[in-house]
Formats: sequence, C-alpha cells, structure tokens
Amino acid sequence: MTITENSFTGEFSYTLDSKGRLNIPSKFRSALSPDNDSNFVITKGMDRCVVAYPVVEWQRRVEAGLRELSATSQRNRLFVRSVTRYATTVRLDGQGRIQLTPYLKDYARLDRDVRIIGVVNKIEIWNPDDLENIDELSPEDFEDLSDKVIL
Amino acid sequence: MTITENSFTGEFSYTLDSKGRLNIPSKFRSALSPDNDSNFVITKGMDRCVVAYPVVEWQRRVEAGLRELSATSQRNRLFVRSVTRYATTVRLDGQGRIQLTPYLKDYARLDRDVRIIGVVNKIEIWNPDDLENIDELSPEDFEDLSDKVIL
DNA sequence: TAACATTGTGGGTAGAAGTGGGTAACAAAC
DNA sequence: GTTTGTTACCCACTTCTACCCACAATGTTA
Repeated sequence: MTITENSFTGEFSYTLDSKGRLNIPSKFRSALSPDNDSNFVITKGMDRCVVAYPVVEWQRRVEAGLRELSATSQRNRLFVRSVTRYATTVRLDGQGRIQLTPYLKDYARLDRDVRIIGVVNKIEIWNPDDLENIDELSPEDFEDLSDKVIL
Repeated sequence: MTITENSFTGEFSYTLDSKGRLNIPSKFRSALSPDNDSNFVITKGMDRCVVAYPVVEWQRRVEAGLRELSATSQRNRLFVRSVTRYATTVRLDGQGRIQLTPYLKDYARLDRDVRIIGVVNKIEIWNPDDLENIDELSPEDFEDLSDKVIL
C-alpha cells in the first residue's frame, strides 16, 4: 500500500451541514495513509481557500521548516505566526467529516455549498463562486509549464 | 507516541475572569508532555505579547540561546535580563487555567478579552486589538518565505 | 430486478470544555 | 493578635462537541 501515499485528485461538491461539519470525499479518506490517524491539518491557503494537509505531510513540510527559522528577525516571526495561527489539527468523525474553525469558514467565505479539490499532496476547500472566478492559466502559460513539469 | 513534541497551532478566544485567571485551550494542555508537570514558563514576548513555554522548552532555550548571548554585547545582556527577569513558572489549576502576573498583564495590555495562538513550540497571549494590528507580511514576503520553508 | 453495500446528510445525547464563584489556607500589614 | 488580601482548591452551571444511530440516495453484485 505504500505505492502512492496521499495523492489527491478530482473535484467534489459538498454541503456544510447545520453544525458546520464538512464531508471529506471517500476517495480522499482512503488515500490517507493509515498512520495518519485520520487527521488533517487545516489552515489558510492562497487565494481565499482553505487547505488541508494530512498530518504527516504537514509535519514534514511545515513544522520542520518553521522550527529552523530563527525568531530573531521580525519578518520571520510574522511569517511563522501567520502560518501556525490559523492551522488546526482536525480528526475525521465516524462518517468521515471534519469541523472547520469559524475563522477559516469566514476567510474562505464558506456558507453552505463548498467545492473540494485534490491537489497532489493536499486538499483545497473553496467557495464554489470563488473557484469559478479565479483566473485560469493562459493556454500559453499552461503549455509552458507543462513542458517543465513533465506530466 | 512519536508524534511531535509540543507542537502548538491554532487561535483561540478566551476571557480573563474577575480573578485574573486565564484558560489554556485543552488542545494545548494535551500537547504538553506528561513530564512537564502541567507547567509553563510565562514571560515577556516580542511585539507586546506574553509567551508561554512548556518548561522543557524553556530550559532548552535558556541553555542554547541565552547563555551565549549573555556574554557578548550590552544590548544582548539587557535583552536576556528583561526576558528572564519577568519569567515565572505557573501551574495549571484543576480546570486548566493559569494565573498571569500583574506585570505581564500590564505589559501585554490584557484586560478581559484575550487571544491565544499556538506558534510551533510556544504559546502567545495577545490583546485582540494588538494581534489584529501587527503588520502582516506582504504577499511577496510570504511567498518568498513559503518557497524556502514549505515548498 | 432484488438484495446488498457504500456514501452523503441529519439529528440526539453523554461527556468534555469554558466560565464563574465560595471558601479555606497562607502571608503580609496593621 | 487581628485584619486584609491573595492564592489554590473545590464545586456548580452553561455551552459545545465528539460519538452514536438513522436514513435516503446512489452504486454494485448476484
């Protein structure tokens, strides 16, 4: 099972229920490696979305780096704070749902309908309107980047 | 159990009660390693906030950082003194609350409403207004540091 | 087509978490 | 010795949340 660890793809539509719970697509759930303990870390993403990392992913990429950053410069301090401040560890409930924090729900303008997309090793949670309105890559850029990234 | 030692994330709103007691988020309490004896060291933080370290973390800092700094310049010595001078060990009460010292409460302008944020290996306690008003990083700086640290 | 399994959604409820206050113990001040 | 004030411990109350069960809709298998 160690072949593809946490590779998320696809787009899904879900609704936040009255308690603010959000379903995670079952395909994403099964893509979680078992030692993840069914946990995600959710935080602010770029462009007004919420990102969710499997915990191991978060630890590997973020925590390790943040610990190294010295707190001496104001710039570093602001950065570390702005990353961790909005990050919360959440566990899937029995039905595979997570609870969003009020701040993140507000930040990403999530009301009832949400769009969830898989982005390789993380998940993004969007307001459907915002997702439609973000600028798509120009066809030229797309080809340019495609060449470089293989794919 | 090999998870990560004391990694604090997230933001929480609490109130100082009439006795000056401050609740510590349960998520932070459980992130304390058991041998910490339910203790924190609180002291002056950068940018007008109060910082709270688990005792083991505090000890590590004192040994690693402060000791070296102290011998060098007068400026550093002043800094070290101001940090250690106001440092107090506090224990959580039965409900998971701590008592702030008058000096720190005054220094961070904590009145009734406070914001608590987790910053990797320490906790910061803020006046809500101050927290909102600290300069956020410019998007360029953010991306720049993101590239270096995260991916 | 019928039987069954999976998935998304909704809601009740016990226990946890946050908040407030009483009081005994102790130290400092009078 | 008495008074005052602070602190730590205990108990009480309200709010929130994690866990449980339920069910409809969809997909799958025989």
